[in-house]
Amino acid sequence: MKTDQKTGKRDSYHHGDLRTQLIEAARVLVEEKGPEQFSVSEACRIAGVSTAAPYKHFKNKEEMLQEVCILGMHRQRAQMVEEVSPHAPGTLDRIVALGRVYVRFAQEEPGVFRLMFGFANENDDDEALKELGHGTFTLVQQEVAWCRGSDEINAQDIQRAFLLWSFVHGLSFLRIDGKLSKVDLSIDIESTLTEIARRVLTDEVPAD
Amino acid sequence: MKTDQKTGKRDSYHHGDLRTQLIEAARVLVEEKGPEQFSVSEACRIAGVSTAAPYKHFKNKEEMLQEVCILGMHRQRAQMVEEVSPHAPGTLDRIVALGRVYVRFAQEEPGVFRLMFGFANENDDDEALKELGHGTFTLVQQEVAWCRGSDEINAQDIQRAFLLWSFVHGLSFLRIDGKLSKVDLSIDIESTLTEIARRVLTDEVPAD
DNA sequence: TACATAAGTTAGAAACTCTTACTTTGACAA
DNA sequence: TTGTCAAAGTAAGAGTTTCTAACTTATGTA
Repeated sequence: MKTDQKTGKRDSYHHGDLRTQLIEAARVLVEEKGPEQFSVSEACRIAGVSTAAPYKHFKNKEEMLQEVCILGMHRQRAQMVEEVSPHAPGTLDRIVALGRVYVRFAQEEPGVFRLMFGFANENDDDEALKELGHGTFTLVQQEVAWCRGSDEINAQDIQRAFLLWSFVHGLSFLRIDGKLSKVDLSIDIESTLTEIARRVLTDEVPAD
Repeated sequence: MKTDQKTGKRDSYHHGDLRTQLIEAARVLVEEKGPEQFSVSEACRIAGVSTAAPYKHFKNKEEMLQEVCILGMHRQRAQMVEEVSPHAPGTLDRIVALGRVYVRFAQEEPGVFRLMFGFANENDDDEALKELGHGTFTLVQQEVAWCRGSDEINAQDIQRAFLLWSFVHGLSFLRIDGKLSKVDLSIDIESTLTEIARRVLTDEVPAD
């Protein structure tokens, strides 16, 4: 079952773990060359199988990338849950933590991040993907409600959560697109996130 | 020189206006099928030339798409200048107008909008593109400074302009990616933009 | 042990990008 | 008016790529 890392040659006809390894190869390639440049052929070369092999495991290229997406969203979600946990519920710190994870994930895995968006639209959105995305957004809404001192999410909470999402989403893209370097001065992400959370979630914003 | 729209046949060997028509065909295709699905071959079919013809005018596919980008940025810029003009300098209305153009452009030309970003990064950013993008951002910075009652752009203005940019950028993407439909309630763009401009540019934000 | 099936392979069709070598044509100088 | 050159087409094809079809090998279970 083992695959020789150097030659890609296997010691048995069957690979044993091809599906998983193809997804991992795809993830690495998407990160290295960007989602657009990714090719199934190259993933096959890495995994050491013929170019027809993936089609026993995935309907097509899109479905392969979709799996990369889904794993990415799970990682993002896990990081959010992890990073929020040290902070007391109902504090702005938790909101800031969520934003920090979002921006950091985009920074650390720009290829997968790009794939996660700008991909959903192309495909008629797989149900699993939709569910995942919605779940994460609900998480944010809940935090906003807690900040307001309530367990119930109301319309205004959703609006505000959406404002926060828009902001970190844009910030993430502008960063990985290198637009931040155009802004001559360095922007401190942490204080920017805090500033935004304050301005969006507080009704009275104190003068700077 | 004329090209028969139906058959794509020309009445002369030379096309006469191929470069321009290829760019226009590319724009349409990018809009119809998305930037990823665009193919030079298809643009050739529309223009009624052989698949080798474009290479007399463009280095490669990328360069062709880059022209689509540049024209898009010019359109966006023109709309901004247009939409800002009726409002008195130094008013929030002008900031809101800029945001409205940004979001509307993304809505009306999602293909080109997507191309404009997520493309710049791939290519080592053509100088013309860089210059264009920077120019538009400077426009926003100037408006922010005026809101503050000064002609000079200071560090804080740049920061705030960047916050505004991040926001409308994220909002635009989330909209065209259909994430807004996840938010069960409808978000009114105009009032959202006003709300954001107020929260980002005002030092005292009145209670809702 | 037999054998159905899962999971590989080879071969190849269809599409795409881009190059090379050739052809047509318009423009301009003599 | 005519000769020539460069610009802008074409045809042909090399090299990739995605995906399918038909075939082969291994595995797990009756």
